[in-house]
Amino acid sequence: MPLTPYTRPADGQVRLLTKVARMYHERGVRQADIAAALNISQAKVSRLLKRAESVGIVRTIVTVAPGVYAELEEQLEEKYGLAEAVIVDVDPEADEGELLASLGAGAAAYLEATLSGADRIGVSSWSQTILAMVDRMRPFTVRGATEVVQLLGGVGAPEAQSHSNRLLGELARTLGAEPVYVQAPGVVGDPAIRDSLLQDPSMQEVARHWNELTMAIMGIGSIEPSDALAASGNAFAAEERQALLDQGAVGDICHRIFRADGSLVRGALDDRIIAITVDGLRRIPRRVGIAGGERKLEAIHGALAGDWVTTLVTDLRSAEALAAR
Amino acid sequence: MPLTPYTRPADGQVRLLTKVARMYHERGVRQADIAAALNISQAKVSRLLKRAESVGIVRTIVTVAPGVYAELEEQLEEKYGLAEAVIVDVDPEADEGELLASLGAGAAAYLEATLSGADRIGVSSWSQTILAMVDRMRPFTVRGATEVVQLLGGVGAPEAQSHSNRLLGELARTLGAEPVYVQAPGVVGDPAIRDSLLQDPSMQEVARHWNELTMAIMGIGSIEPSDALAASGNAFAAEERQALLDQGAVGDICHRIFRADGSLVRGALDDRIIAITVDGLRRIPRRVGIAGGERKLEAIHGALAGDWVTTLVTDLRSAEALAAR
DNA sequence: GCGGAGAGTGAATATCCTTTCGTTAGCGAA
DNA sequence: TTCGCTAACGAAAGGATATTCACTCTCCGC
Repeated sequence: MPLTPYTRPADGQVRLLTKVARMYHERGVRQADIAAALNISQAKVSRLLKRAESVGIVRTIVTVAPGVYAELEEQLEEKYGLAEAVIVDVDPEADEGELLASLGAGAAAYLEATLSGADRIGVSSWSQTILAMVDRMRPFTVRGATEVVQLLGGVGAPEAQSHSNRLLGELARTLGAEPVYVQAPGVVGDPAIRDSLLQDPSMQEVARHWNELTMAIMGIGSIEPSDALAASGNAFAAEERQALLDQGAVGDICHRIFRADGSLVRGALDDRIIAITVDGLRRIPRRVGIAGGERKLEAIHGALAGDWVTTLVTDLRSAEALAAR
Repeated sequence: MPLTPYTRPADGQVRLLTKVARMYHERGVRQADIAAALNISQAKVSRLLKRAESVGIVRTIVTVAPGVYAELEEQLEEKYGLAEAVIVDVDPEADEGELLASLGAGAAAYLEATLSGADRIGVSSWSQTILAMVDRMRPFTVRGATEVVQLLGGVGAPEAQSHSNRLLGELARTLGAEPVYVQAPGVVGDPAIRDSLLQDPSMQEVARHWNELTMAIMGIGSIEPSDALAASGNAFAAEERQALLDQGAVGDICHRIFRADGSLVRGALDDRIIAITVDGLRRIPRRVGIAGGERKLEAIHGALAGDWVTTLVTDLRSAEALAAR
């Protein structure tokens, strides 16, 4: 019941640390002024800030700037007809976590630079990559978007779902947008169940939102098993996966599965999924896919080949591999 | 499709920006050393870093742990001009006892973080909420204050008074402070009695202390009947209460009664009360009000609107309601 | 009950960073 | 070429922040 997934120090301390950190880093208040406001000494504020950093309440990260690999980006844009490619520099030796961090930071920077304030954004919430992005997004001072809509139902165990809800809420908050949740599981056992769920007024409402999106932010999934996927409650059973692999499936976006050439794999699964339709997805003008790493290469290629995304955020290695194909 | 122009600082400058940012933020090199290493001036390093931040190459984020409501606190502070709002996480389903416990714990943590050791604190002793706070204040490590002074006379039955005295003594002990008691009832039958009591040397002494307080800790009372209030010996007779309600009274602090807009309700009662004066109260720089729960919402609002408190400790639900008004 | 280590504090100060200021370099127009 | 304008620069001044210092208090082992 007690939830302390983040930090060690006592409760009251965390509150103070957070408060001070927000004042200093987000509102730009000087230490002396914070000290005055909170009736503590400036020295203490300095110490609190240091502490906040050491316990991870404050993180400062350096994104290796998009735009550095302009040439390679242009190559990708040209080759796959992308509106935009964003390449982040990741140490080739880096582990998966670092890769995620860099991709997330790169995507966050891209979004910050590119959001108009009038955008209506769809998000495929459950991906690790997108989580990393949200984590690294700075709160917008101006409105970043008007609404943030889930593109598919919750996946896996209930606690994983609430996690994904929090994620969406947090994104909405940092963008100053309205969150729109999908109150349904992502995959159900039977097509009939899905159809009846889709009739529900709340889903009808969501569907209306889906039709008016100006932008989608999506992870690109690879079909092969992954720890993260398994941990978050895998949507596809093992035999189903095998069947998909037999049909040439390499990846998925919003649970829609495609081959290396980008063509959609139709399957029994399709009718049991609660998510934006393929056509609906394609109607969204800007579709940003975020993925990187050796493991996802095939999937990314499929996503590009099938025009599933109009913008790709990926790492240097993957970009090189994709450009070379 | 319009290619969204995505701000690239065009230059190859970007490389330099990242390089400097990395050295500074990741390796912790001082600006002067970076300057030396790159053969540029230290001023330039500073400018580069600033630029890197504004472009989003460097981002520092503050993660807010669940159960911490920094944002809502800021909203309240802004809206009501508070020096500080402290919001404690209370299960919406919780009963009154749990609410009190959480408020008490929150207030205790706040005090712990904020007491300087030189503070002279006034307390409106009879409130349940403050009792809860004192209970939760067990492990106080350093000296918290030099003196703790009652802000009003004892209320109700003698045993309730001694209880309130014990409370003050305990708080004083926990804080390593001198207790200063008000040896008089809180409400007397006749203004003349009050005046003569106030002439008493011991009360004169107390009044001197009242003038030198640096902080007040106060419960916020609601005017409608409550079990707790009745049990502790209700100060106001039924007809008096009704008269107050007719004048728009919603709450009280130290027996001073105010309306929903914060304005003071003057009444016959005023002259029969032994407590710090309204002006005296307002002269105290930090006035911490502790209260929560549906029942007290109107009273809290009045206290905020009338600037009766500079710091508020309340629960999540109430905070939301207050922010929404 | 007596050191003594250790943690925490605010004031003062040392250190580091930002900004101002005067200057120069680059560039286009006259 | 000269003038005007802007951008960018380093030195130095001025601010903001980190750290030192002297001190207090607790905790612990003796």
